Amino acid sequence: MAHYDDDSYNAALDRLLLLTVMLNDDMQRGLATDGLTPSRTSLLWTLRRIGPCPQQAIAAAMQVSPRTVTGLVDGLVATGFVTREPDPGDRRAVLVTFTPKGTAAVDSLIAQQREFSRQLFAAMPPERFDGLVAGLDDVLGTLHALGLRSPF
Amino acid sequence: MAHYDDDSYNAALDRLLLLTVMLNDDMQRGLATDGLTPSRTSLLWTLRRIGPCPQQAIAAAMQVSPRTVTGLVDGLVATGFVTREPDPGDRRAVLVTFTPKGTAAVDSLIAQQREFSRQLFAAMPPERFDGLVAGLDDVLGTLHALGLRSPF
DNA sequence: GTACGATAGTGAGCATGGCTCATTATGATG
DNA sequence: CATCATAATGAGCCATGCTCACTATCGTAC
Repeated sequence: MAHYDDDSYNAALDRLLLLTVMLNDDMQRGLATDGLTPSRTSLLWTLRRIGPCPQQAIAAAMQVSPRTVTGLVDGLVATGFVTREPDPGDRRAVLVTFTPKGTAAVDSLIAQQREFSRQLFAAMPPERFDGLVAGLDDVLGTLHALGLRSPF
Repeated sequence: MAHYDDDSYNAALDRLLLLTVMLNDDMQRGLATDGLTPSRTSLLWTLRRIGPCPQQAIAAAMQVSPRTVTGLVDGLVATGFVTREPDPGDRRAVLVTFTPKGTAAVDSLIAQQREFSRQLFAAMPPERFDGLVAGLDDVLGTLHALGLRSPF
């Protein structure tokens, strides 16, 4: 059947990749207004998920080297989003901990994301929305089957 | 109606962002095996679109500074993907030009992308595929209406 | 035809974010 | 206690982004 050939698949992937680029660019612009970089934001996000913890744990969760986490935490400490607290159970380790500013920043990111999702989807016909979600789930499942693992 | 509220919008955006991250990571891994970085690949891709041209034109097309293009071209020249040819009409300028290796690399990227799109979509029920594409187009249109511009 | 402003590219220098390897301090265990 | 493992960081590399200053060249106006 003419409509489900390589060209249509390719066109669909092009759309997906274009969306990828545009969403990334937009997020990055938004973060910059909060004084955050993508990597530092990723660390804050991880920290929110796994709680105050030594840098090793953050490195494992983010799948980067411990040395990289040292640098990111340096930046976040300098800009006031987190602090390094002593780990009461291990004097080698530090516990990376949110400051009030850090907590507020993450809360704000969550709120912005909710608002953005509303802008993206609220005006979409329910049927189309369901079709989009079903398609995305299918693709995510296929990626999983291809061996790509979610970073979370 | 209970199913089309903020939570479902948010869940859909989460899926989209997850897909974004996974596709980016996968692409980057693939490029690394070709000896390319994302930025250098982006330059090759741009060069393919606009043809041999001075670095200024590449900078404008990629929306980065001319100085950044100097660095990217330095890398691509060192790894043999492009050459700097004299511009016959302007002795200040250079024409960034594909080597055979560069042309082959871009062709290979296109082939890989087609193959990947096949893997993603060939097994998907046509109805779901259509629903996905319709949803993606809707989102892209909404982004456009929100003022986000495609980088191309 | 020359003098001057605009343009193409790059050097210098900075920030960020990856990495490895070496080092220090501490923990844990035999 | 000695030894090995682990947490963090210093040193130093590469890539990518930026600005600012500089050179070479272009084009134009005079």
